[in-house]
Amino acid sequence: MASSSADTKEQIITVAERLFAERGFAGTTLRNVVSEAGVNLAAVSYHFGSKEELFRAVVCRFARPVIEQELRLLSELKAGPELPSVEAILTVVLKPSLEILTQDTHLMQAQFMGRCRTEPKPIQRIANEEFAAVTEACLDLLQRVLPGQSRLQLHWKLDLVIASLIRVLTEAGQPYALLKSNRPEDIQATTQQLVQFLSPGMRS
Amino acid sequence: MASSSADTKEQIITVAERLFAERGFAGTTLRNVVSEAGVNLAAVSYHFGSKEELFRAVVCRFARPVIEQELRLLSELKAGPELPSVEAILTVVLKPSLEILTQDTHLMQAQFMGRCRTEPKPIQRIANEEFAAVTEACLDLLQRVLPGQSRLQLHWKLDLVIASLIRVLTEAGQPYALLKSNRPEDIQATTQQLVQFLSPGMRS
DNA sequence: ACCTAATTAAAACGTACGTTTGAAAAAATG
DNA sequence: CATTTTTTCAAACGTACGTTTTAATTAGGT
Repeated sequence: MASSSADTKEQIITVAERLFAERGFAGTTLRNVVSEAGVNLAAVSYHFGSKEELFRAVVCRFARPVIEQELRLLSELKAGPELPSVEAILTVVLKPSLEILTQDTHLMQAQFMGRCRTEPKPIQRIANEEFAAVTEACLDLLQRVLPGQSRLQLHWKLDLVIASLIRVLTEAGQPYALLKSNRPEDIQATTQQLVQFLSPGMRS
Repeated sequence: MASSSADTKEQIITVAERLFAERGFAGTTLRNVVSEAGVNLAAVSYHFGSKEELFRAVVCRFARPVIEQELRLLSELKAGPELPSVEAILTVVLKPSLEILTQDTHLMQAQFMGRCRTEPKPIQRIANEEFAAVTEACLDLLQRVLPGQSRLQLHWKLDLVIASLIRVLTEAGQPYALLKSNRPEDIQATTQQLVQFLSPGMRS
């Protein structure tokens, strides 16, 4: 195995990520993917086994660095000398996802993330399993900072924070959207506005 | 034409609404629809012309009463003796959509509404066109109440309010969800919690 | 009751889907 | 360099899609 095999695999994942993001799981055909990726149809079966396993591969590639960074930042907050602010926690949840855009030239990973939440349950689970650790760690921290609220209440509030994040990412670049581009200053401004919009509600 | 024809049409729309909500446009097949509706496959072409026109018919049937109620409530707020509160405006945006559930025995229309925002753009437009009037009327009112913020800023904030509403509707009934059932008292409580969660952020 | 139009029904249309096959090509191994 | 393994490719697999066709059936108007 050398660069050739690895290139084919990565090419397929890259194109699949964009098409899944734009058209969803059912709306994307493997023939669309291999056509745009410039590889043979059978390469998908050979490298991934099935369409569903390809979806899982896309999830894993884009989610892993985000998750790692979020868990690291959360444990830093946790280990700090004093209780963090709600704003600090939300920033940890929002910024890594928004920042990943600065590393790429496209917003596809973000839109793909939004897709994961509206796919049929079996597909949705693939992504949920990956992000479960972040959700739990975040809830643990929130419960310490806001002891007056039940975990259930914090759960649906955090869920709406994620929903807002995903909506911002999905609509990024549209004329009326909050996030205008993936330039660092736009990312920073968007993070700040989102945190300001959502933090007061977190406190109830 | 009599009850027979009308029944077939309504049956198809009812089943299509649920399946579109659960599986999306591409993930739903007309054969699934007619099978569950207990009608012949050709009835879809006969009554609607195409799958896309069936989608439009579903949008129109469920959206019309919601839109009418929202526009009526908004114009009442507008005509009132004094400026309404942010909470009152958000309640108008959220409650009719949440309340429609009390009229039905299922949450399908709500989940369908969520689907409309994640479908490919051509499908999405069908729903956006229907709701455009509500969005504009609501922004007009918000701009009067919060003159310190630009229309663009209010636009993305209102968009996140809708995103939260849809997320609540989509996840309704799940174990950790905010909306537990479509009983009137749950609707009322959910509306109140959502308004409380979102209103502070609207004020910036 | 008859005729006309509206509706339902069964079957087939052509196309595209995800997946598999088996042989050719390329890369790695000794 | 021969050989074994990995990877690519063209073609075909069976299945299911949205839509159309043609005929049977049903309901309404006179």
